[in-house]
Amino acid sequence: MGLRERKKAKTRATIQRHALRLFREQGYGATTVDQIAAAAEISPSTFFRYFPTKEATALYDPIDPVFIEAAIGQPAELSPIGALRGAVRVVLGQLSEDEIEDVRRRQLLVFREPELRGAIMDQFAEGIDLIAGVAARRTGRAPDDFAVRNWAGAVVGVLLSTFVQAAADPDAEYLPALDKALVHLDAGLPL
Amino acid sequence: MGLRERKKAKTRATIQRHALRLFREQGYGATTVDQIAAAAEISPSTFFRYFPTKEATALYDPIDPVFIEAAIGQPAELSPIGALRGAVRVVLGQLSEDEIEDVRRRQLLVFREPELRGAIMDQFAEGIDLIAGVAARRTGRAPDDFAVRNWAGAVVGVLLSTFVQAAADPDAEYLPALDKALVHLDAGLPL
DNA sequence: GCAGATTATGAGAGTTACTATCATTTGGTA
DNA sequence: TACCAAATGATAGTAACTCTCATAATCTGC
Repeated sequence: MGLRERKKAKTRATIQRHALRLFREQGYGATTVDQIAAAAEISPSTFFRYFPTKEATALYDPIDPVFIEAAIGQPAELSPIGALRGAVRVVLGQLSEDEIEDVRRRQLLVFREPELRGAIMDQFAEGIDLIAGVAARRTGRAPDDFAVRNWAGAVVGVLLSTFVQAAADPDAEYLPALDKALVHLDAGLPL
Repeated sequence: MGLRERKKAKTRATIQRHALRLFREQGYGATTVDQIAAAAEISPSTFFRYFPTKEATALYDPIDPVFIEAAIGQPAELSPIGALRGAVRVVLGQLSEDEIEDVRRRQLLVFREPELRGAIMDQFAEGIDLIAGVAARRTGRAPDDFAVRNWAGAVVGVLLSTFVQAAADPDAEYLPALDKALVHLDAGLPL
């Protein structure tokens, strides 16, 4: 990796770090792009070269692809949901406590700020594709198979429900809740 | 209803009609609030008195509460999902063909325009609450019961999946797909 | 190590969604 | 008719973007 790329990665990380700090300190809405740019010591123009929108600083998360990899790599005898649960455990195991706390903080921020909540929609829609892909691969079905896609929709739905719930409760531990939600779904969602 | 209220309802409808027409004719992004206001013969200030955001003109939909009513009123022997399916049939039965077509058009518009897609997130989050409320009432459980909320999340998830799918395919008939998705969910989502 | 081609940056101007304020008009009411 | 409350429009302002162009930093072939 040349100097150029390293510098870009560093600038990107710096912008995001300052953005998240400012969001935490004074709220998302009260933080302007100009403030973020000033804190990161770049011009506002440059900000938009690194992030397409202000929202993106809170949403950008390189974990997703890692998670999908982990899910695909889970033992074949697990059910699709078993694989997802296993993948969560694997990914969390690779992160330090601080990193987990950062993810948690960002997660809650996103679900609490109405302006940000909207922006995750695309991530959820994309999530359906990714999770359907995993299930398709593990069960030997087509990724656009109706049952697979519908199932993936339900998976994303229970995630959504869990996150919304967790965002409302400040002390909520959403990781155990997430696991519980997946187990319930795996059992066919008995009411 | 006095003249004042009737006039307001008419203005609201006029704004929305012109907005949706312009979105269809020239795209959502290319349509400005000023253009909508001009078409509806009101000032831009007035536009924002009727709709909090430009997005809201595409999202505002008085059907939801009607649907919830219908779901609560379904025969007690139906499963919660059976009740939802019944409610869909009842609500559609009350609309004219033109109205159904309007709903369909708006639904597709919202899921196709990235800027609008984000805005439905809140509606889905709210949808979880509403559907959980219906299920809770019909099964005699608490509305914040874990299983109920998780199940409601899954319901919303399969709706989301169905709509996303339908938006990608221009000829898709999403109503039968929706029913099929609910039946699959009712069966415990076998893969 | 240097010249020339790429690429990153910053500055400036412009658009648009939205907010706040205030004067004016319009509809409801006694 | 006279008064009050609510609806409207005009104006000014903020902030998130977008576009363009000049300058500065890196990279590449010699």
